[in-house]
Amino acid sequence: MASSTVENYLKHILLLSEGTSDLVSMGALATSLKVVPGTVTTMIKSLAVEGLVDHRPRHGVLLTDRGRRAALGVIRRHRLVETFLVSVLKMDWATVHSEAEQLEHAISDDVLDRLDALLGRPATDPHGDPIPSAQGKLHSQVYATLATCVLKKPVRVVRVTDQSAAFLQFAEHHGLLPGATVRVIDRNLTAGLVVVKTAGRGSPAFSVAAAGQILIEPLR
Amino acid sequence: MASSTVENYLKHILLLSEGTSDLVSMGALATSLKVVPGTVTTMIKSLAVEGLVDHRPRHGVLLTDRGRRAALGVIRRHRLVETFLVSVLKMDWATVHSEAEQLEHAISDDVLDRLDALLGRPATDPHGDPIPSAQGKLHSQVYATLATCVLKKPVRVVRVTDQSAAFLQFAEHHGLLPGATVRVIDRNLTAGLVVVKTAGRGSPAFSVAAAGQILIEPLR
DNA sequence: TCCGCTATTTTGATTAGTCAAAATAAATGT
DNA sequence: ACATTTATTTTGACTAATCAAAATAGCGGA
Repeated sequence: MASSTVENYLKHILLLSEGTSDLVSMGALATSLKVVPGTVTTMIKSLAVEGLVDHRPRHGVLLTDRGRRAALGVIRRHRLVETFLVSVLKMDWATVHSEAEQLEHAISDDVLDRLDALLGRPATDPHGDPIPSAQGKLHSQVYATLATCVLKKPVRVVRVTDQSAAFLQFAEHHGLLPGATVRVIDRNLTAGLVVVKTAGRGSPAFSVAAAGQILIEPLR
Repeated sequence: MASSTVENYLKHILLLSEGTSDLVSMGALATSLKVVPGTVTTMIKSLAVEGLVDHRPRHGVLLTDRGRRAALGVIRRHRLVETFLVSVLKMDWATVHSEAEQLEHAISDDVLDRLDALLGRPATDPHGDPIPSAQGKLHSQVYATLATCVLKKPVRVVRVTDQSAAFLQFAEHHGLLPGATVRVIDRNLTAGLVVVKTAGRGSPAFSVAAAGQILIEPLR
């Protein structure tokens, strides 16, 4: 019964706390939800009363078990919807994120499960982001990135974590889709530049920050 | 940019004004939206300021052209979603109405058009309700019903206008789906009863009111 | 330790949507 | 034509979500 506003707060808290074990700050949450910090404080206090988050005043927030379960549900809906839009409706992977943003709040468990079955119960969405199970299990592995992997050796792209349409279009244009095999041919930390060799289409160069958004695994 | 609340008001006004040429009363709208009449008056006044409806105080309301276009868009989304849920996800036609009620407010034009193409640009939804075109054209014909058609002669079911899950389940159980061929074998206006012969499964009896919900066309 | 910067919280106000209950207008019947 | 019933509108109040701006707390540096 959580409103879509509440669902969004929970989702963003979970996504921001991914990786790090620290609390999520009000400021970070405000930026990512595009509201002012005061609004976040007010809302978080009420989520704490609902038992969805644990609020440590002046320090940050973290999800309770209930809050985490709810957040994983939203993320599951989001990622399955994205997968549907790309696999069935043949939409561009760069645009499905914002579409899914709306649909994730409107889809029932029944519809979701049928969608999941139709798609063959996929483990990841088109960007390589893992899809939480219906039971709320999420196996997110820690991967190397194009900013950290060994030079010259071929690696496989497994996930692109930047969701912005511009970045995804750029990545797609250079064949940097999950599953693609690529090699980092040069990396200059001083200049902050990474040059990659992809199948065909030239040798795109990235900033180190951008390269860090492309997760890879060594080729067997 | 209309909120889902506004979309619902417009949709209900259009559905209530279907057939009749009179204004839609505040009371009827309040009942069908499940809010109190005072709320409807307040809301209608603000929709009138927005130019979506024409409010005749103390008499009723009707859609402006803009309001009608918006309402048809909502109905198009609703009916295409229902069709998708039944045709692709194999959901029960009795349950899709309430699912579509949520999704109709969350689906973009792009997604909708792809869904429409996937379904082969259907003219009606699973209940036989006509789907407005993307340009806002709706060809709703006037049909006879099981309460008014000739006795004994075979007729084809084209549309079931009652959306309640209970009624739809009953209709389905007796094979009264759009496309089915049936005959009215007895109609007693005094008792208010209609008895129908369907393919196979017995001879269900309806109230005249219920029979009026099943639209038919004579068999060529 | 104290000063100042920065993040957070508070306060007061606003908008959308709703209800309960009182006031008012229209329609109906005799 | 007038009183009564019924529908509509108004009024006042409430909740969820937000913002702007003021108040406050925590932290790092001298």
